[in-house]
Amino acid sequence: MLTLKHLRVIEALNETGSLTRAATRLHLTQSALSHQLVALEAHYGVVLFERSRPLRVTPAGVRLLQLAQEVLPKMEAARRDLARLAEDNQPGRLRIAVECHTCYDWLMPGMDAYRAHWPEVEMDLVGGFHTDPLALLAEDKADLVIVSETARHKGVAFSPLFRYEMLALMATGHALAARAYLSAQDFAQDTLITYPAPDRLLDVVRRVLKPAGVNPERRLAELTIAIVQLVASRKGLAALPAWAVQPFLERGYVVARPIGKKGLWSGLYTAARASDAPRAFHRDFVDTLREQAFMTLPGIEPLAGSPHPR
Amino acid sequence: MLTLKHLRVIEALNETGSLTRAATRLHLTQSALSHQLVALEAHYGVVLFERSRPLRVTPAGVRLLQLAQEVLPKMEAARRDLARLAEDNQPGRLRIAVECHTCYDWLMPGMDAYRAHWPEVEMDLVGGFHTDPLALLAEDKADLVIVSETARHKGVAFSPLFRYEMLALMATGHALAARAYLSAQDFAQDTLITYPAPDRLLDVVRRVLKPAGVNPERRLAELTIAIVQLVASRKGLAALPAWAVQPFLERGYVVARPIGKKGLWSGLYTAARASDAPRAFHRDFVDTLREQAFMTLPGIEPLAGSPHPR
DNA sequence: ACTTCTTACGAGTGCCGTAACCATG
DNA sequence: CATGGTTACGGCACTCGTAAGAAGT
Repeated sequence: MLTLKHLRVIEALNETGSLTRAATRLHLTQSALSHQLVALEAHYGVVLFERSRPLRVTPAGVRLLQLAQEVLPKMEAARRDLARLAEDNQPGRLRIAVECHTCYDWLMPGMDAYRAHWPEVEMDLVGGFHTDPLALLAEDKADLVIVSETARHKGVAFSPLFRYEMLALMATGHALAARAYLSAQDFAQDTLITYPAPDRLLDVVRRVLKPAGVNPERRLAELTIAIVQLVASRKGLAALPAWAVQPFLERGYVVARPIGKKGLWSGLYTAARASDAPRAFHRDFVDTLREQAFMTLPGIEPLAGSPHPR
Repeated sequence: MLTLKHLRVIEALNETGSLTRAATRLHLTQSALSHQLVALEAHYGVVLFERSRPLRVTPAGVRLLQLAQEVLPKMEAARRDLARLAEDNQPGRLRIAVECHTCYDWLMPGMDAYRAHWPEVEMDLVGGFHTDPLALLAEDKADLVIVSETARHKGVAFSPLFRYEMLALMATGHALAARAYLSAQDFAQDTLITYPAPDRLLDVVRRVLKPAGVNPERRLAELTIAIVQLVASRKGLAALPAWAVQPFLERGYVVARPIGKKGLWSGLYTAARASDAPRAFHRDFVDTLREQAFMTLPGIEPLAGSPHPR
């Protein structure tokens, strides 16, 4: 009784504040988490979380949380050291290419966390835009590419990172703000402000507007903040990841609405040469990115096929 | 993969130097340990122990050993803190009565280890000899008694500590040293040197000599070292726990032989009022004693009914 | 009233034990 | 040759998932 699994559960419960959210993050059902929590509490005769919304940790819960924070990192560190020993300390290299503008927001903290664990791995960012980023893998100009789709490609292995919602952004008091969600036609009368990227990388265009035959006036901006500024200045609409605009929404600069009844969700994946996949430092990079993303980005969800916690 | 169970296995393997001995200590079969070890090594692609006799840890094994020594004590500490929280920090008391002379040898280190974990528990030793030590429990003069048998007693709960072999001790070059083991008759011609305790507490007398109708001349000595000295001086034979005489055997002061073909094995148990058994600080005392005994006493074996590692 | 947690029940999996086989000293 | 480690196989226990019921906001 009292296993590492329990510590991971406690940690996830504390971070998410709900059995349901903790369960999706751990790739389990809320039922499984309920079982574990109830069993643990019964076994020691203590309450770990008050069942309010959000969950409140009790002193006993805090004690286990402290234990988790001491123990789990040590376990991970040992895992990495074993991997190093298994591969005879051969150093590794990671040349990373990024397709999407906003990705740098979470990529940088992820790389920082990774560097702390694998200082001997040489990391590099492959700059510039590329029409076919996957080709960089075959040409041996990159070892890992971050992409938004997983079209089968020979010799390329994809790993899911996370999925996120694209929100339609509009100025406060915009007429469309009355809607619960926006449909393709709602974009017709207004200017669409986007990054200067090809349409196939712009999810609103590719998956919503183009299928509906809607082709609004366009305007480009390089930076997220510039796009938000233009929207706030009533120059048009934009569609950006929920986690990228969260701070602006909180301060009331702009308003956001889902795109379509169920919202417009996109996924992010890493792609690597299949031959590189087995190396531990490589898998660990993806794991670190994923973990960091869930730590820092609000509202993101796990993607099917994510590996279970080790 | 890589669970606390694995860490306990690694620790036990390192301490015992063999799958078989580690298995008995963990209350598992050597098969189970083999499974775990093979699976762990396969999963990380490393060898943890060279399969020599005794087992030799590899660098990877050392790394996991280090992890175990960091993590397992933290887990235990958290368990204790949970127990304290569950019982609202009510302080406890342990008045301990000991039936056997030699027990102090391992009881003291055990109590020291326990005090480090439960400083708030007031420990006391109930001195003097008692015809019926179990009565001390009913009379509320002791909370825990260390005994060598588990005859059913109303309202008393027994917990197994360990079992050990009683060895016959004789001077170097003694005629009986030629035997592979001694039988009851072999004691007939020589003086038997014992502690000044009633016969029912002297296992050789109660279980070997008396059943065989052998009644040798007797001589008493208070201390283990005095008994050994008398034996070495050819004043007679003695029967003492293997772990108590180990150092004298190593230095060649005396010679030891098993008593009976299969050896004479005795067990030690704790007895407590059944109403006290559930308290965590109470159970933990017994666990600590057991653990310390296995750490320090050579040649002892687990007793049936010992609780599995938590 | 909706979400979130609990509980009952059934299925799958993974762990362990027995026993036979193999290695090591 | 004896002791100890590995492997094959089968059973059992445990954990998880589905689905229905209870509780909280």
